[in-house]
Amino acid sequence: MDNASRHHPQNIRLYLTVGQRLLRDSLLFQLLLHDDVELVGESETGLDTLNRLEAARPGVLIIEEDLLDNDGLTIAENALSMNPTLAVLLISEITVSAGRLAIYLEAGIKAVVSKHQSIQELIKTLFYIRNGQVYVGTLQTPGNNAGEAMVAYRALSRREREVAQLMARRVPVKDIADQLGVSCKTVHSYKDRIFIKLGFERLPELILFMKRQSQGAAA
Amino acid sequence: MDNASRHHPQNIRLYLTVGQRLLRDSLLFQLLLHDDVELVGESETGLDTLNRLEAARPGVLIIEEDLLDNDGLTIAENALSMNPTLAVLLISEITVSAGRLAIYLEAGIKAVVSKHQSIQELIKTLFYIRNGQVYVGTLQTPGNNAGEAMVAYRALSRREREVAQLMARRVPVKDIADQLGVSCKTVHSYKDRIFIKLGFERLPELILFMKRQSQGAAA
DNA sequence: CGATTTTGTAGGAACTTCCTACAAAATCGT
DNA sequence: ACGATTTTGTAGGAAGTTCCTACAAAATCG
Repeated sequence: MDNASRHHPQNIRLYLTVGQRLLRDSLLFQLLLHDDVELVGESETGLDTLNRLEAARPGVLIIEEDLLDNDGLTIAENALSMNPTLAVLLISEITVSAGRLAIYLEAGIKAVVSKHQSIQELIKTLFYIRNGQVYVGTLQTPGNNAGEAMVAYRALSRREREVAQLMARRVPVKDIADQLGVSCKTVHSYKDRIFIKLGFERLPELILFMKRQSQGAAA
Repeated sequence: MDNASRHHPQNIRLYLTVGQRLLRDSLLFQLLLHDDVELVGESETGLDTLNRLEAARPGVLIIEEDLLDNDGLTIAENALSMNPTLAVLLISEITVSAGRLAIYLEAGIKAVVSKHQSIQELIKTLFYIRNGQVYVGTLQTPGNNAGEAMVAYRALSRREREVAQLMARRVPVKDIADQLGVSCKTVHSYKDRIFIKLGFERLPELILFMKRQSQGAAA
């Protein structure tokens, strides 16, 4: 067992199958920002996935439904035959119907996330299914993430909202401290609380949230 | 002029038009990890883009070629009519031919990046066109990023490669220091040099690079 | 062989993260 | 109205990270 798995026994051993490099790269970077995600392999195609899965020994397979060479469901079914404990998250092109979803669950798929959903929902789903639970994001979303953050934002104190707005505009912590007449430590404490309350981990999430909230931009 | 632009007069005022939320989110998070990227708006559709561009006053528009309601090129041409100084980066579905590329350049597009290229290439292109230069990634890529990093990796010293491998496996800095018999400060110094030499900014880039390099996985 | 560059190593200052702490203000339950 | 509890505002400690600088030894260059 290598170091990463030794240090983090509950690592997510992830295999990703996405046809287009831009999307695959973007998802991988995002996912690897999480310390407990361990990438054990990646593929562009379904066949390549099946060829590499045995050696890679993943715990989670994220696979696109619309692959160039096969449909992802077929590949996922094959993968599950090889390894029934594999947790599969299917990335669908569109929101799937209830009937189709039943087929996926029947096939052993643990989660379905549509390409029209946010990346937070995909990440949330990933951490959900790692524990073997079924999560069906396209129908049973436990509330829209953006909606949850909006509610959480309204629950922030006045000061918290003030700091959130300044941080979202990339005002340096030092300047925020000067402007509010508090110490840098205080600003950091506020940041901690804002991120926890909104369910964020990094500044880009806050920036995007604040931007979208203030403009009602396409979501 | 708001704080962000005041603090970073050379900010990239970015507008992003991508139909699918998952890709749009992923790209936005990636781009917003860079301090000098300021998101001034985003859209799912071409029409929404045109409606919002004037108020948003972007310096750079990144737009998908295959939009649901229009083709990105037409929208980009309209956008350029409204604002000839706009730098447009077109995201194409496939690598474009030389003929088609000439059409894009004729239309005032500053760069074209295919969805089969890496996100580093998109980011690199973005920072390139911000200064008004033309960059045509699908034909005139100044070397394949992955190839460049591979060459750079071979140029690392033995010790640098050793540290790179351990960091890529998420071995804590303290453990690396103990194992190599050096101080944590030394490990940090090595990390600095490795990232500079390989052109990386964050650990996920290193992790992905090392993984791909060791496996020759799909690229 | 002398000059220059690279490597190996590590510290300083400032910043960030994670955690803890406390008084005042606000809220809750009776 | 009042005591109990929670929240808010504020900020420090310890450890880790970032950015920069420094220096001797080793390697490379001309």
